[in-house]
Amino acid sequence: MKEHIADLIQSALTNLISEGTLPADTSASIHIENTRDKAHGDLASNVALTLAKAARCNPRQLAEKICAALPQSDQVVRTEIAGPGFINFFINQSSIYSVVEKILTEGSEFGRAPANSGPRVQVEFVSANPTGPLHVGHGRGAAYGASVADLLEAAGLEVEREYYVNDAGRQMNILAASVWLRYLEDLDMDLVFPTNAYQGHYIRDIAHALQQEHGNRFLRTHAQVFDNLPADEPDGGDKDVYIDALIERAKELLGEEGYEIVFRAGLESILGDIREDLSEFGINYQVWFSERSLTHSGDVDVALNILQEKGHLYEAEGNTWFRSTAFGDDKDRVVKRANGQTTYFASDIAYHMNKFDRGFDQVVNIWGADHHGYITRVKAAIQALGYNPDNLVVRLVQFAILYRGEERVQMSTRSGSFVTLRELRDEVGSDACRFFYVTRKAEQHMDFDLELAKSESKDNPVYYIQYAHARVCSVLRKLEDANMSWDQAQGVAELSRLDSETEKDLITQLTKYPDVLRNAALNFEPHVLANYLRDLASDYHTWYNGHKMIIDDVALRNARLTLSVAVRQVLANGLNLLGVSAPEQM
RNA sequence: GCGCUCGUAGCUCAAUCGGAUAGAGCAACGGCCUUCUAAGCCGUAGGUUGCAGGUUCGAUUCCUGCCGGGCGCACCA
Repeated sequence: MKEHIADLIQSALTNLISEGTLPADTSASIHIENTRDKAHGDLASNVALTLAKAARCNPRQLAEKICAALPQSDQVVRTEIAGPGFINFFINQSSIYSVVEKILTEGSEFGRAPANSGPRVQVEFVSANPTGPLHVGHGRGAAYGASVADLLEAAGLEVEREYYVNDAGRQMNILAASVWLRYLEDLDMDLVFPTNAYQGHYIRDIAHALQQEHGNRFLRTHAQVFDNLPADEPDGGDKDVYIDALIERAKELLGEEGYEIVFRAGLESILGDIREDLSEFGINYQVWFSERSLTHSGDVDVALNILQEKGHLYEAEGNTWFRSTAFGDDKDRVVKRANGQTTYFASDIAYHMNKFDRGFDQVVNIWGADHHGYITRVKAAIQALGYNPDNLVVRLVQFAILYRGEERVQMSTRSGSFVTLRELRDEVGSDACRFFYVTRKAEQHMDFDLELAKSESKDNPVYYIQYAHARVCSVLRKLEDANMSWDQAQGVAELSRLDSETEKDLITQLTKYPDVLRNAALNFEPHVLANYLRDLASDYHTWYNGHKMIIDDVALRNARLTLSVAVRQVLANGLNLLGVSAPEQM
């Protein structure tokens, strides 16, 4: 409908240009919006306001000229000029009914653009370090990223979901050392566990499994392991120096192959757990991309060489620096340390080069808000490598604060007493998690109320929406119990009997779904869809509460049920995109 | 100190690339329950959009300054 109106305006503008009212070079992006107030018609456009200057006349006069030049349309009952120069369009009400049949015909495809009709886009999200289980902070990025990816796909883009596995670097070595020490404990060695090692209980489980599989192959004596190490923090030393020394000791004693086995035991166990966790959360990736593979494939060297050739690198104090200040960064960044080791940032540069080389038209990174400082430097690197930094979109996700009713749930990663995503899902269920996480704008801080998420009342938006869906299913069951039937064809034919304000509102709401979907996708804002679904459910409940479905008037019954089933379809489509189930009964 | 980000009803949040009278839910207040799910339904009230300027036909939205919260300022990942 919006497109139809836009076409009408466009042809009016063309007429005005040819008769000289508007300058020949007039080009307007015609913007049509839904009116907030019904007194303003159904749709409105502000073209006259935006073109007033170019036309050198006041907006209201221009609006009148545009209206006069509008072609006839049986969809538009009348137009009105209002306020400073808005053109309001009153839509032929009988035309809104057609959406119901469209929904029923297209089913789960309703609202979606043709598959893979748009650009190729990659969405990378979560990408948490595989050093422990996902916690509730990752959960929000997971729910948000998954919905964004699904929305983009629904908007016709070809989407690839990717998880970047940070399997290189110091943290992973600390993990390996932690596993090894717990393994030694498992074999009855009495030792003091390092302050800086991973304290979580899951490390013991990994160590135990390692022991089950490899016996005492990695057992060394206490003296071999601990003699001549620097002091740990409690003994007046530095915990970082201590753990690094311990890592070196592990590599020495276990040899490259042995160390690799211990390392992989930790990595694979935790990554497997993350994978399973996300899968249970309804999230599946096409690609799990290993950071180590960037080093092994030589991509890191390639990327640095390109920067070198283009003159963006320099040496200072033994380090190799990337001159990111040339691209707006606050300071230059080290890419290779004096000891020859490349930095995490170097991997990131190579990773983004690799992404663009895979031919994506757009690359979307979903990061925790604490990473916002990296945007500038990564974009700088992309530009320096010769790619367009605008093709990288970074969306930041704020952390969620958990509440149990009024009380804030304390979380601390340090003490290991953080709430995991799995614990959250176990408590409130995946549906509520997925929905709650995306009801708020991603960059907005959010309070996540566990009690509300669990409650089975209309106060809980997930329950409320799912209930609307289940309600339609329930009515159809009751219908059968009453030995009545529902005839869709007749229902469609009799829709015009649903002509009350609530009914028209409800149907109008349905017509908006494809637009909502598109906007939510292109702006990376699933909360728009979440809010829409709540409004649609609310409109449906309001209508339902005032009208009986199971009645003797066959034609009216069919019409009401047909509208109900259409609502159910749209609810199901929307919930599906948010990763929330649409149950047939509650 | 510098940078990014957020600030909207008592609370949690919306507001369609700058649009018309800033909207929902909860809480509050008033009225409803013999009904296909009353753990619900209907209604009322609630605002100087943090503050002060600026840009223009028009600002919650864009710009500047200030106030307040969060985050970031590594040869960590």
